[in-house]
Amino acid sequence: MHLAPHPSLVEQAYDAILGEIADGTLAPNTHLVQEVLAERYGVSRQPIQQALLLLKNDGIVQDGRRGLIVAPLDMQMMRDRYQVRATLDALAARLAARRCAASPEIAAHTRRQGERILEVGFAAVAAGAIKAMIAHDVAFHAFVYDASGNPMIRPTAEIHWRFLRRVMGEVLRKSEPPMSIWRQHRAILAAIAAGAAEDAEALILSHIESAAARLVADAPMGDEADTKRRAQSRR
Amino acid sequence: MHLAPHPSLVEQAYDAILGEIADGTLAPNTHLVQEVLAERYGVSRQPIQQALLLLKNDGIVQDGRRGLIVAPLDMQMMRDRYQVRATLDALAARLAARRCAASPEIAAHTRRQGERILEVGFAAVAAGAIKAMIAHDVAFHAFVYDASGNPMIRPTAEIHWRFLRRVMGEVLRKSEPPMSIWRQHRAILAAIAAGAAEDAEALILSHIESAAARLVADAPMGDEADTKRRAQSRR
DNA sequence: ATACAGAATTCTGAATTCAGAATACGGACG
DNA sequence: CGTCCGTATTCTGAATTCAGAATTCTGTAT
Repeated sequence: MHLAPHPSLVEQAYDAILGEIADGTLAPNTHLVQEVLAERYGVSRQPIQQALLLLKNDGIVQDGRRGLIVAPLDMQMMRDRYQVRATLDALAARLAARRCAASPEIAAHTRRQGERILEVGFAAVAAGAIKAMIAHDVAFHAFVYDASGNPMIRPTAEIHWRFLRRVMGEVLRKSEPPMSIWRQHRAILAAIAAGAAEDAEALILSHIESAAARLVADAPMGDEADTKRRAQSRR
Repeated sequence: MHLAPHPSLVEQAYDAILGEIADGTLAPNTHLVQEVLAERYGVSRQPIQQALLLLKNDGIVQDGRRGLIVAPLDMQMMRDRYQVRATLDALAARLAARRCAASPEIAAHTRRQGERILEVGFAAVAAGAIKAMIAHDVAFHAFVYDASGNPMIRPTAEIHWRFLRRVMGEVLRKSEPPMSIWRQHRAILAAIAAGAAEDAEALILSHIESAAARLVADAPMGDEADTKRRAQSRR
């Protein structure tokens, strides 16, 4: 894929709205009005409508009573997405390890790439920089997807990442110390580079499941709609 | 989710274009012109443009030299998608089996639902009805996704199904006899309903991998662009 | 206080128009 | 024959307008 010379207004609008949803500026259940967003971002309704079409397709916004709303934070849905993501990450880790087992060149290259990410990741931990930690966490997992040799894994997982971004700050605050997370990353990389497919898979599953488990235990973001829906789904 | 009273022109255009791509009417690499499609379907450019935005987002169409083209049939990409799908189907089968193991009511209900699909599937095989076989094959896998209890698996897999639809007719023609495929479905259902998670997972992986293997062996749809890309990716 | 019907309003889907980027083509020149 | 440049054309992105569905609000009756 070649880089687009510059992103369209639709792409910019998509990223802007997604960013505001991810950082909480646009809260769950907020009513989204095309005209209001168009004025806020200084464009016409049309690219906003198209961006919202993509966001709706991704499930990040949904139909409200009148127009669209920001999808509520549904803890069960987040857990479900973590589960799907875990399976995709496990596939990626396993394949990446197999490729390393099959080729010392690939193993060396993969190790180097991975170590670069670990380096900046540990640096972010040392600096206590939450945003950088999140960015490097995302980069580490993206690296694993790419190392798998199957380019379909990453876009499939990214749909879920867009959702999980909304709670990643929370996961980081409530999860084990960031240092521990990055030690887990290091162990995963070591297993991948060593060609230990089953180890890599087990480590990455454990890594993600512990992050998801924190969401289960604390469930801090449930709102009224979510609570109602959970009650409904128990019937 | 409540049913939409009627699909929008965007949704209809999306399905119509996807259908023509799936059945080969719109061949790989075909140049897609918004105005031409608008006239063909009797609408204005705007819903066509939005439908194409979604199709592009799904990877079914891509940027051409001037506007969009139908994405070429890339065998390696198809195999990659089968691989992702296999992992999602395996997760679904495993979870479905676990739910059956945990609850005799769920097991009974799941068995009944699955047997209904098998019944019509075998009937389609007996009648030699290719289209019906495809529809019921899709229905069987959708049933497994739904039986998993994780509603995120199905939409994640469906993105790949949209691609795989383009070669499913080919896979059916070149794969083992349809009767064998539906016997595999029956074995998968039996393992799920019996709560045998590892068996269910192994069976469904084997089922899908044998379908994907047929694509590998025969590779009948490679075109020049695909051949070039494969050569490039070997460097 | 509640229910209902009609009017008003909101907001979006879709059509149409405008502007411009990118490609294709043709002619001139070496 | 190949290259380069200018023009024409294609086609799309985005803005604007129109039409209408759905929701909200208000007045009236009970």
